[in-house]
Amino acid sequence: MDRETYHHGDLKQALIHNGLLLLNEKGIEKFSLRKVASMCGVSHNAPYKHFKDKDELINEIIIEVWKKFNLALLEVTELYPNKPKLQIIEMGKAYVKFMVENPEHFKLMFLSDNVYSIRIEDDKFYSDKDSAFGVFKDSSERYFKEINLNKNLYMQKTLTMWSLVHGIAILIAKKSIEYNGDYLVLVERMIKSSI
Amino acid sequence: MDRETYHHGDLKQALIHNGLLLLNEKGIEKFSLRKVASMCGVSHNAPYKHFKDKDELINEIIIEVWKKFNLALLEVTELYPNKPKLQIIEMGKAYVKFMVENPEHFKLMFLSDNVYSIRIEDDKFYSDKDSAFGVFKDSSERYFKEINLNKNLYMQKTLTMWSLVHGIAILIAKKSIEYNGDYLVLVERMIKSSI
DNA sequence: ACAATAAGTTTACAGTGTCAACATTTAATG
DNA sequence: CATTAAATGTTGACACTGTAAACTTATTGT
Repeated sequence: MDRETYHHGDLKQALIHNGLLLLNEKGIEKFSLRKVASMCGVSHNAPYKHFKDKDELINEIIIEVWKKFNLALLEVTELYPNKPKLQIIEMGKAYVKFMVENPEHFKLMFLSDNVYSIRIEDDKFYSDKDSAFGVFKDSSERYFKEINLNKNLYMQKTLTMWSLVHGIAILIAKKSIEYNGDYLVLVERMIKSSI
Repeated sequence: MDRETYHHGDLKQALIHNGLLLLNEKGIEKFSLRKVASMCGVSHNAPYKHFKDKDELINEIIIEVWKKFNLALLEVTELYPNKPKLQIIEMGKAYVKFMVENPEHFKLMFLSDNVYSIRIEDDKFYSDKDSAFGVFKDSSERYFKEINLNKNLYMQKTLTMWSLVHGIAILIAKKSIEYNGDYLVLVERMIKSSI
């Protein structure tokens, strides 16, 4: 060991941080606990003092990714306060942008079991206030009230819009669509025509 | 070796077949070339006579999964000949059903790089005739002609519907939606309201 | 018939996740 | 403070992994 202190100081966070870097560089297939440990300048078994096993570290990294994602969507809404329709459109674009620009993040998010989930009960959604859907739902709720949409339809419409954005993001991020142009224009058109 | 013949006979297909079984049972994380080889009753290096490396085998398995998926969608359309609207709705439901019932298939399909892709050029889609989208597009094209939709909008609408189905499938298959009821009803309502 | 090739096997090696035993530092307690 | 417990490191071992090389056996083409 070439550290000057025996204890690392903040190994847990360092493992998550470097783990995310490695994951982005090599992909999940080539991701290795021992490599992350060595990136942190620590022996190959040190991680076990902070995580039960490899999966537990990966899960914490994934949670970190979700936080980044939620933040990216939240930031956009703050650019257009009191304009829920614009917020919806821009969140959709931000969503797709995030997935396209971070393809490894994207794979992780879809591989993992859900960290946030949407609960549907009677005529209400339940979801974490700080989840991406939570943010989206708020804008959607305001917009559909604004245009006096039937309350029955509002929930269905919100879910549909949210699904649509997911679908577009996947198709584009996975390059299942070859489109010789600005994909964000495509996204905007699709959202506008469905809203 | 406990085989009676030195040569296996059809090892390549056996590897793909057993590989798919193993993948479904253990998931991609625990998938191992050596396990597949032993399932086929063959030494751990035999697969290298048929596949360059592990990735190449996995890729061929994924292609197999896509074929199954395409078939599942095609079957449904054949149940409702000359009823394009019904075909669209039922394909959407079949899509989601396939993903929910085969969660490991689902993960594989979204992890892999695209095997089929949709090319958008001018005002036309190009895609493999036997791809899921190819099948979907045919029904969509017929339906939107039937209702005399503006040709400009038809492509956009088709892509939107296809995205929507993807999004719903992901949300439900990943259990990002907790819904205490028949999810296929949910799918049907969402498609109908957007078509 | 026999050489070339295809399709298996065995051996070897570096990398992996994880366990157990040990070492060092920090925190808690008398 | 001194001593002990707990937290956080390290080392060594093990079984398992992917893959390369050298070898063996069967099949095929001339």
